[in-house]
Amino acid sequence: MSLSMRDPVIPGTSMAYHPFLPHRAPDFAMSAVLGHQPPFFPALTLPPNGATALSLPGALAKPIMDQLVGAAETGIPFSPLGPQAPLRPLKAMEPEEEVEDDPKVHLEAKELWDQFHKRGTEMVITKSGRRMFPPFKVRCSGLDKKAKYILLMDIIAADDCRYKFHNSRWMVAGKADPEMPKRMYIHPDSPATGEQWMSKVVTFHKLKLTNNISDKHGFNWPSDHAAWQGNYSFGTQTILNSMHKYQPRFHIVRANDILKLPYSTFRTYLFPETEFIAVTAYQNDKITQLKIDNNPFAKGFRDTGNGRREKRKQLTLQSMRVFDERHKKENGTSDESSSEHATFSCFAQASSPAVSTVGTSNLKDLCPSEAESDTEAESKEEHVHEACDAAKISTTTSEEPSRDKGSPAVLKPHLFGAEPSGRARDNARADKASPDSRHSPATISSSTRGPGAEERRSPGREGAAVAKAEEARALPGKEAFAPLSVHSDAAAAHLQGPLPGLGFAPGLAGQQFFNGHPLFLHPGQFAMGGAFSSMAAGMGPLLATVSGASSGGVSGLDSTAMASAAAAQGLSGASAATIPFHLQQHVLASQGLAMSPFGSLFPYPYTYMAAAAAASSAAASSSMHRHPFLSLNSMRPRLRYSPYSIPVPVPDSSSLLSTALPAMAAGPLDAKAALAVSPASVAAVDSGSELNSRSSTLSSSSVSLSPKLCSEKEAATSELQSIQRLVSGLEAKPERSRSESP
DNA sequence: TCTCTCACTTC
DNA sequence: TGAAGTGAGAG
Repeated sequence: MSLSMRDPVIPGTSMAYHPFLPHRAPDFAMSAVLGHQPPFFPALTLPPNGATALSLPGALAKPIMDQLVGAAETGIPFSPLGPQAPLRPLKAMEPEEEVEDDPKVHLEAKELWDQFHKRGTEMVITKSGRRMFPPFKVRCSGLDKKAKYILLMDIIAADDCRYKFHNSRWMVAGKADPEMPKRMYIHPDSPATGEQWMSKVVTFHKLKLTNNISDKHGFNWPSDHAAWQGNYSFGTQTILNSMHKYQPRFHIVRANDILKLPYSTFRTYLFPETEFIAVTAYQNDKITQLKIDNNPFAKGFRDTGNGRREKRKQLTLQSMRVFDERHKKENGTSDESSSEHATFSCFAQASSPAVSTVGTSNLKDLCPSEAESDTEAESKEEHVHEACDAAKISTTTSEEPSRDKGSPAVLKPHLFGAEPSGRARDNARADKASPDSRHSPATISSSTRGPGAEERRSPGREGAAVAKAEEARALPGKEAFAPLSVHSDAAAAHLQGPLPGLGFAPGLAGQQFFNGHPLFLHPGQFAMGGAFSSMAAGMGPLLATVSGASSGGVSGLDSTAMASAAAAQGLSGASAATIPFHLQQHVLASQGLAMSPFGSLFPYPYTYMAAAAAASSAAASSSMHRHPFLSLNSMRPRLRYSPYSIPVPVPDSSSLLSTALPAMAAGPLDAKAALAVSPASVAAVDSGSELNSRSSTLSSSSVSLSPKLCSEKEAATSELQSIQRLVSGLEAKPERSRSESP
């Protein structure tokens, strides 16, 4: 049996393109146009789809596996009733009542994620696979109760850099290593009705992270859809590169069976606070401590309790005392001894039940002056967080709370480590990490957040912004990882206003936003116009047939959308640009996309595509092609795309964005107008009307990255610096330069 | 940096 | 009771 066998259900789809944009958009665009396999996708060395396929660890629900394997083995499309279930084409083709949905997604345990995020989250990856902690959980709403949905998750590279943890902070250490084979994790309960999904918290805790490229937990899709087969496999473990930054993504696909995935519209959600750096061993002690404090399985390492950690700590303390005494006797009371003593004091303090302890590692710290000062400064900032930590952690964040608090990005501009390091407690924990990892090279100071965002920023972060700017200079080309995002949350409306491109630091987000984010519709995808239409037409019935009880909307809707998109996108960028806006809106409407202003659903199928296209072109010359829309708000789908689209010449993203930016600052509507006006942005506009809200965010972030926007960047930087100065006044000590940003 | 084993935990 | 998930630490 082989899962890779050709899918009998779907006719040759030479024109099909991978729904997930390759990181190197330009290449992809080319290959798409030429009908070649995207070169940037590393040749997947998927494990033989044999026995292993059936022995999947429980993460992938058996029902799903049965369907996939069954389809591959028998050549008979599976339906909810199983491979052998009789097909019901007639019913499937019957028009069904279609209920518009407006999915909203809330990240659960947001507070916990925020805590990790501000320290520069690290996720351990092992050969056998390690779960994520915090676990990725979301709560969905706005789904059509009766329609079936497939929920998926994948993890993509956040940027094009390799990192190293140096001087207690994450710094760019070079260009990223080749990407690992992409894997998509299908939620075990898929497909399920909207009602079912909305009735519970959707958790992806079974997804594991590994650095084992020969991992056997991946399988080809039971479809030879050119875009998926060989480019993306599905499985329970995602292969990542150590010391690289990643961004988990959540996808909602309205479809009633897995085989339809490649042909369905994905609504993608990004939560900037879930970004992390993959490591084989923890680098930042604060992260380690945070994990220990919150992960039940790590209880044994907590300060309290009778775990090994406690014993070790006691042992260490004992030895320290002995050593200290002996040292005093031997050397008398010298500066050395004092310092030693000081060190010990720190250690002792850390050991206090009330404080977290670091154990022997504390010795490393020895309370270096730098660390100390840093700590103090940090403590001020973090104090607040700390105070609330206990309460925050653990809980799953309710929707409202989450929004109100704003995404971490909103509150804290810096993604990684921006936070000043620790309070007394952290200090103790900080252990070797004196200054802490607060500054991540990637971190940007930019704040893309809405108007209120700036106000909410924490003081400490401001300093980080400056530092970042400095780092940015040091590390040209590297973008910061700013979590800028506006939390979209469902708050669609919540977007607080136009995304201010304001605080964007230089390297900010822009690039991240676009760069070939896999989910962005690649321009190349638009290129399928005619092909797509015919294909869609031909496949419609087929697909319908495949799924016995079709929820209806999906295929038709997508097809329409795709066809429209194809038409709208035209065969060339020019043609796309000429598409009347109202027509575009119609297209969007046909997809059920809301066209509301900021905060509302993005029109992204097209908008994003256009943007992506632009980005992709830009990416060609940019080092950041990989970056997904990090700066976007996560609550709303970042992207909605259909696998088929017509390639559009890619306008220069920077110009597009830059043009749009000013408008965005003015307001959603203006932003839209601006986009429309911009030649480069025409495509975007046409694509969607919804561009406004989320996209705007993107745009702004993208802008910052653009070389053309240097002046703007500088202005933004200055602004940030000013703010920082003001804020820094509150800090005990001057901030050190932080991570580099682009 | 990475891999492996260990003692500890949860479920 | 045992499988599986933890970080520590040695190599």
